[in-house]
Amino acid sequence: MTMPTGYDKYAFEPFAVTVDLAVFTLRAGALHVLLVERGQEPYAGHWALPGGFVLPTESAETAARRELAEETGLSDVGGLHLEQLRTYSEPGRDPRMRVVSVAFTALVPDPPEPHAGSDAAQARWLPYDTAKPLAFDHDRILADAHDRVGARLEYTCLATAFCPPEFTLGELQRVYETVWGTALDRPNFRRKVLATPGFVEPVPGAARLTGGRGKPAALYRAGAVTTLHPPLLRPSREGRPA
Amino acid sequence: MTMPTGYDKYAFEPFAVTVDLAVFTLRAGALHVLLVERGQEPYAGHWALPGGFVLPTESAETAARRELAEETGLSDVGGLHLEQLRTYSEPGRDPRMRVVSVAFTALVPDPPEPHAGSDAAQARWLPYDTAKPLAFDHDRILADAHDRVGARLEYTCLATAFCPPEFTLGELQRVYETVWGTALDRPNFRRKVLATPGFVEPVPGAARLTGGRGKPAALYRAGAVTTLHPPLLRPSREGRPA
DNA sequence: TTGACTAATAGTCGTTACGACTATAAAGAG
DNA sequence: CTCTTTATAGTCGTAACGACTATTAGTCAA
Repeated sequence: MTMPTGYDKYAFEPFAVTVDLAVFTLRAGALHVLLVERGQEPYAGHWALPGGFVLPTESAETAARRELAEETGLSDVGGLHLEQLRTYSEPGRDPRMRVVSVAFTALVPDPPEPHAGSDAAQARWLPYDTAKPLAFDHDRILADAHDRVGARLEYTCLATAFCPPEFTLGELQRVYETVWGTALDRPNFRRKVLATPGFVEPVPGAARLTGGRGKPAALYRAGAVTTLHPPLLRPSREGRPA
Repeated sequence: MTMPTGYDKYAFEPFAVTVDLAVFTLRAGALHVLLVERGQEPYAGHWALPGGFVLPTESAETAARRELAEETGLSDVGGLHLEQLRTYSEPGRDPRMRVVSVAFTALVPDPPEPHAGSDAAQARWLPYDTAKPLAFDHDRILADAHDRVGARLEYTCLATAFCPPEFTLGELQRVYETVWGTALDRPNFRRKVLATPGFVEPVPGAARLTGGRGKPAALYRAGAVTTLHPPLLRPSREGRPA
């Protein structure tokens, strides 16, 4: 078999198509992820990634944006970055029926507290490190999303999506350090970022105290470029995930 | 709406889930892609990417391997690289019904001639440059696949998937030049590749004439590593696709 | 057999990038 | 006032990289 010649409706097994969202943010210097507590079986009481069904008139991207708005109240926040991660289609990933799920990664700066949606007991930002174990195959989706974000930081200006519209280089550096879990040399980081054309541009005459302590830092905005040249590689790893 | 509470079968609109394959190879120094000519409406007589429905018991990956075997006769070829690209879910991408398609990219070295499958008029390797226009949204899928392969060459040892088990550095370089569409300096390419630990390993005592002309080249095998450190960046581009 | 021609391999040179540092400046806390 | 904290400036040696030139080892055509 390859393809029913006429596409007869229901001549083949129908699939449910859902979206799952791995939404990251930085809170108090730690990477957090948006999770919902399931209200019903299976996995009642377990934490899971937010998500839901793709409606007949929606693309997966549209469904992801709608679900994100419903779960967190962020509809069109300024620095909203949404990216398709991959699709998970193993039979048996949902014990009830055949569900194919398109996973997305989203990054938000300084988000509001989420309010629990329809069938979730509650929704909350939880530290990434303490997130496991999750329902279904969401542990794997979350790990894949983290890998992807870490890799994207190297080659794109994605880090600015974690920051407010105007930010200091120290804040930007903390994004890298938090996601990668490594410390970076501050002067070298500064040199690299400023030497990459289009990564950040200075806000003329503005300065902000980063919580009040230390010398006030200059403010920057995200630049015009999305791809970093040369890339900002993380220090000394031997093997990264492909 | 977010989610029907009970997952009642057919309580929501069912989707057809398919896979589409962008299979690349190198023939006569040019990038070729595997295409099928559609035998029926819509787009009868147009070229399209090979693909088909995901069966109820399959994952998308399994379906992709099955379709690839059916269309080309390559079942478990040694250097078969299969990677999920992304999922295309826009409503209306198939005029008949709602179809969500998981796209894959595959690379094969020196493939056999394909034989036309079930509902395809014929299957053939066609040069990438002359491939457009294709049926459905396959132009976009193919362009995305090409972008992805080009980017993967920079950071992974993917180029060896285009080569036979034993290859010369000249052949490896031609992979980069063909996919990227740029000429590379031969001594510098050689230095970079040999300086990257685990990329290639020499085959002791073996040498091959690359078509008979010139000095015989040493043979290499693919190394143990999948991720290149440091990356082999393509020369002087200002903006790449994100 | 001899002299193009071709492709592989070796090596050089100057510039830039990068990691590890040290030093200075500007704020708040006690 | 001084200690602490954070931002910013700059230095230095090494490694990487782009642009070359040179040599070697084959085929091919006269």
